[in-house]
Amino acid sequence: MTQSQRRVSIIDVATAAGVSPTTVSHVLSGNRPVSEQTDRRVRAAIATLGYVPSHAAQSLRSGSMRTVGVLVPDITNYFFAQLITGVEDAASEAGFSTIVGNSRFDTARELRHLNTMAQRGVDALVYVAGAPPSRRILQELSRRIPIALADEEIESLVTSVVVADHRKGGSLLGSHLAALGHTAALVISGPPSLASCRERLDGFKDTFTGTAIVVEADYLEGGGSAAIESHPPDGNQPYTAVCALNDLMAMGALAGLRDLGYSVPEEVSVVGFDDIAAAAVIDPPLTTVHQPAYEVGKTAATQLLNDIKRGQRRGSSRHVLDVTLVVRHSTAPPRSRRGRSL
Amino acid sequence: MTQSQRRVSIIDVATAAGVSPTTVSHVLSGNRPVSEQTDRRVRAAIATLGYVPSHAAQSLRSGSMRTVGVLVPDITNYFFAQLITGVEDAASEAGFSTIVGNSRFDTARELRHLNTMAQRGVDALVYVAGAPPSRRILQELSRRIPIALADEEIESLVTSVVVADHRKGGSLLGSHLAALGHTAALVISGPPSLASCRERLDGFKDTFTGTAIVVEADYLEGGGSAAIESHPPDGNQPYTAVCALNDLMAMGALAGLRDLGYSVPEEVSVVGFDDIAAAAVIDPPLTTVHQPAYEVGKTAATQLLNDIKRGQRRGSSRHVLDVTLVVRHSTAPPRSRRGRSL
DNA sequence: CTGTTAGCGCGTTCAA
DNA sequence: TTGAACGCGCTAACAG
Repeated sequence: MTQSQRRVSIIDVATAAGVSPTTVSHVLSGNRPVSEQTDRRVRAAIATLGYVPSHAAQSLRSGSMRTVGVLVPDITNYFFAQLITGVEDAASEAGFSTIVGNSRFDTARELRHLNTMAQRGVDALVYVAGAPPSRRILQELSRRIPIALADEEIESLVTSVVVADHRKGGSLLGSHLAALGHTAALVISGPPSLASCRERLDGFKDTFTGTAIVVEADYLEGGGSAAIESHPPDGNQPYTAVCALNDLMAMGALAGLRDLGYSVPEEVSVVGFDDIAAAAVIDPPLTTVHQPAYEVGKTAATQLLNDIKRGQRRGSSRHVLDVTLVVRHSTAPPRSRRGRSL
Repeated sequence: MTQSQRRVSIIDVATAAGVSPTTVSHVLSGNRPVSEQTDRRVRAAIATLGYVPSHAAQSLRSGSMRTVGVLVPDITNYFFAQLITGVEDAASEAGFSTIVGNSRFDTARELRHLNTMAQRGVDALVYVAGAPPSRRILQELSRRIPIALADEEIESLVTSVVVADHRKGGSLLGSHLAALGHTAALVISGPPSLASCRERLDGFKDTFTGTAIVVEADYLEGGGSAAIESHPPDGNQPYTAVCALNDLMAMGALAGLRDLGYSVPEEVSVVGFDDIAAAAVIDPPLTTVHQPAYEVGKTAATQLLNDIKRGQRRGSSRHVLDVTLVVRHSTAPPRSRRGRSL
């Protein structure tokens, strides 16, 4: 039982089967015909020796890792986790592995991940911007391998792009609130440096017919409650609805409203964006826009894999995926109107 | 600007700097002294050429990928996502990359991941069992590289183990319910094939002084509601509290109870286990046991990295991490008792 | 249908 | 303080 420590190589198999390494290679790859006889003997040898091809040697030889990298700001976030799942499914269907980097919204960490991915020679990269993106290295990398910007666009970068239709999402929210009869809404915006945020806001303005009081926040839960504190529903600029440009801030707003003693949706309606897992289970369940996270990931990876197959070093396709409004219980007609209609 | 397509290798750098490849290698690794002069010239060449060492070649040469694998049943689950984050932090501190596999509770997928990880020669593996584990390949792998079973133990496998103190968690739940005055509880158990489940149940029985009606489910949300349907609070075996052995099932139970018209916690108390993200935001916020997911991951990876450093091919350490009870609003004294005390 | 040879890019002897 | 040479394991020419 004292096994030799040395890894069993293709040569060991060849020797055991009485053939050349080339033949072993070919029964494995199917790249050229092999006689039934030989095939059997080789497979037997592989099985008994427990041979596993060395991926390192294969990549060195072929110049490809058969791996796609995916870099997200927060793996712990349901949205990104689903996106990753999409990437992984597409990749593994094509026989590729997925290596994931979690930047945790930290620029240094992101840079490190980008560097190790480059060094390890990933064949493609799905990049989801969180904090201000590491433009330079992305730029550099994008000349060597195809990159897809997922969920969040970055100008001045030649890559493929796969995003949800943020603008339509915003407009869905605006028309929903307008249809309910709201005539003034507090819009809690995210960082305007993010394209998604600007798009959502534009979309909202496209369809919301009342006055929109826009306050800028940070896409984080705390920003939502802070916005409510600084702009309470009955302040200088009264409103009956809150449109948070993502669910996290919507949850913050919900908490802020509760602290101030307002009831949702009776006194104030609240909508969010993203449809994170919590949205369905909080109290009250949040009306929001659902983004197809899994599809974003899958589409991005599929596109990348196609680019690779075609030998393209850089792609520049553009996919905009559809979004849908999910009406739950955080929205209702404003009080005045409700009174009338009853 | 028409760059040569060929990847720049250590030889290119050496030529440019007028030294030998060996020297370049050593300024990079620091494995032997290099004159200030040479060092400068080499670094300059590296910078101008944009040289990036080939990881494939390095691994082939050194026999190490400097990579740890982590295999989880569901990356989308907050608990596992946090665990992964822990692994990644520990790994990347030590200069290792992390490659994550998502089995999605599918045995075939799990097997495929295990195989590619083996093939890619990961230096260590953090394994979190979901479905019935692929014992054979794990067994095999554990003879080549150190493995840590995280969160969930598997008998008859020589590996390291890092788990939360499931038993203590169960006992915390039992004593909490008992202290509140409950004398009969419905225990919604998970698959008894999982050690965590058995431990939690034992712990509960250790401290819960009343009668425990145990019904077996599947650790999934649907199982929780099904259990309530088949065993309503006012059926043959009445109870005033339900102890779900994980949060998902607790959420199912909550829904089931609501459907039947019971109010929580006034009429029935509910507790869960895991403290997933949703637990804090559902209505009512769930009393549950918090597991240190991040620490489980970090501890596992750290242990593995130590094993590697010591040249151990297999470890067998054992870490049991502490858990805490998080009391929220899904538990209260039972009605009768409440009546008395008011 | 099968074998021989060469080289992917690197680190590491051994020798100077 | 530095180089030359070998081989990690594999596959794609190029024979036969």
